[in-house]
Amino acid sequence: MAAYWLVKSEPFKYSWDQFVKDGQTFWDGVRNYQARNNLRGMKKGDLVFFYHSNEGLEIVGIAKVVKEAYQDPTTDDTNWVVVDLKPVKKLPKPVTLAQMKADIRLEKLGLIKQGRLSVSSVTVEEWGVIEEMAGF
DNA sequence: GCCAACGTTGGC
DNA sequence: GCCAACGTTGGC
Repeated sequence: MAAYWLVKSEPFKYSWDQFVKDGQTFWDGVRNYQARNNLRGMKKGDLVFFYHSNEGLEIVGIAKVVKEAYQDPTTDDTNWVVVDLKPVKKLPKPVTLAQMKADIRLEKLGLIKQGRLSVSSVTVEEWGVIEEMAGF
């Protein structure tokens, strides 16, 4: 069964639109062990919310894991890995951080509990709640 | 631009 | 191995 995740990106660095234009990307730049462990936990076919930090502060789309963790090509340090992600679809309505914070069902969401973590896991329940908010 | 949260580093 | 100092992230 597929698992669910959430990744954050600063739009000026790598936005959803850029992601869609590229068609696929490797998720690099993770330099935090907890986030790294989450990357390693991703399996092919898992779904990933794409969140814009700093600007927007909202989940804008859904991506899919197309290749599981492998050595980060941007460094020789074997501590770090990347995964390949592909855009699946844009949310009908973006879901903002404020909306998520306001919903009691999402109080345990990694994004809210640990705002600085760039890759976090999302439970099936949380995924469902957010999809509902997004207008699916 | 400020500040809180939190991870990392380094002295002991 | 503890803990203070420091750096970074990200919301506001």
